[in-house]
Amino acid sequence: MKHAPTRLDRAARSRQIVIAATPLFARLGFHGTTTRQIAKIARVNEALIFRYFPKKEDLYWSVLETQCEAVGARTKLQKTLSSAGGEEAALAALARDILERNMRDSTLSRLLFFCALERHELAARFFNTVGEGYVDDLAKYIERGGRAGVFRVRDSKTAARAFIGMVFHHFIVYELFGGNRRGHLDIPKVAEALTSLWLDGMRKTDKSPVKRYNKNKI
Amino acid sequence: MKHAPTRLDRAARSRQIVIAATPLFARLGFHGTTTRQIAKIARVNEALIFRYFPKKEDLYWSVLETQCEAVGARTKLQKTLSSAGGEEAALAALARDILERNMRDSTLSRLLFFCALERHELAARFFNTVGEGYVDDLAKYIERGGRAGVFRVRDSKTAARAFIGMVFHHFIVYELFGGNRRGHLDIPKVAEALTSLWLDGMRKTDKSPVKRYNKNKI
DNA sequence: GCTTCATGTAAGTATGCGCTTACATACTAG
DNA sequence: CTAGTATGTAAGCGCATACTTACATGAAGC
Repeated sequence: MKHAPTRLDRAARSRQIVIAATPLFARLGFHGTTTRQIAKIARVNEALIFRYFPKKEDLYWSVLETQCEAVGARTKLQKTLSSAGGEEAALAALARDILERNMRDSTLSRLLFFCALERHELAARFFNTVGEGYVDDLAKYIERGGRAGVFRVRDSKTAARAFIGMVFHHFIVYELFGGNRRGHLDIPKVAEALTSLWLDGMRKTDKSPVKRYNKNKI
Repeated sequence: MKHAPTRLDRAARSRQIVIAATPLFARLGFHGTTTRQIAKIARVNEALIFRYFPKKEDLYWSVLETQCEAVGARTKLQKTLSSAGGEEAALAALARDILERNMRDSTLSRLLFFCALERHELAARFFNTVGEGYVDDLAKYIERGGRAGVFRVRDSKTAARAFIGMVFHHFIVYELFGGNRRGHLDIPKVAEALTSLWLDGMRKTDKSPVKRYNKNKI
């Protein structure tokens, strides 16, 4: 029985370092994280990091890459949306999924924001993988709904981004800015409320609203 | 005529330094910005910064404070909302205002995000001043609309945050993540589309939608 | 066993950071 | 004019950072 951990091969060590670095970069950003911290958390000599990742930036990129891949392997959104139960259920499920996933572990979204704020080039690629995938899938869903006569005519991409934005903004308010602080975010309730609001704005009706315009102040 | 700039008093110098530091902190974050950079931009000896702001953090706080105050003096949202022209016009104006203001100068929103990501305590206060002010005002507007029979019954705060989120998310996509890159964001068009979607989701109708549920996949 | 070579590490180096000191310069009160 | 005080600055200190070097160590091939 060996007490000292046996030597790891390149892949394993590399992974170990990336795994240790990920939450640090997510919490503190690129500039806020030091290679010493990473080494300490990874229980690895600092010099070793530089053998695997010649520059701190290379490690950062690797962390982002890894997150991209992990997300790429997510349950396809299409499946959730096309499941039986109608639009209400499908979209509420999507909203809950976004809220729950991010509230449970904000690593990905924090990395995304940090990387968007700190360095533009990589952020776009990262974002297209992580964020806009949702929007594209949802936009297609909206288009199908439009052809089926369920949704009214709107720019599908804008409508999709509106839904994602509505939901994601709620997460941001609670996670990034501490929310009300009193009162916890009731995910199912909020998901249902947002879905209802959005769907009522999307669905065709056979009559116009009670009051189309209100010329007087409210 | 003096060629060397005459000595400034405390207030003026202090302001000068804050003004120079603001875009740097906004672009690079707290950790990404150095006091040397600030001194260079402000055309001021680095040591002077520390006479006015003993710690780098004090300067950072001052930058955030200043931004808070500047925003506090903004045209009151209530006025925009209560102006004649009905809900369509009022909300579209609000949406345009948010988009235009931020697209023109993203300093405030970048500071806000950086500060939220890097340090929690201050972010909450900053956010409550800058972001949630909108939400509260809008929520009140929604409540009035509800009492007037124009809006259906929803949680006003959630609905308000949904609207702001919808709009703000569009800004984030374009500013932070570079958007499509092809094609510029058409602010009036997007503002109108989002307003329409949201209003149709909020207004009372006298009839139910054409298809309430769609049990089949779309 | 012996060589080879990648894995791992102790102990750095150079650099740039936040911050300080010691001093010069201008304005103000008397 | 002079003293006192606040503004402004050159130079640099100590330290933490990203990154290196020189060397030890374990595993695989022969």
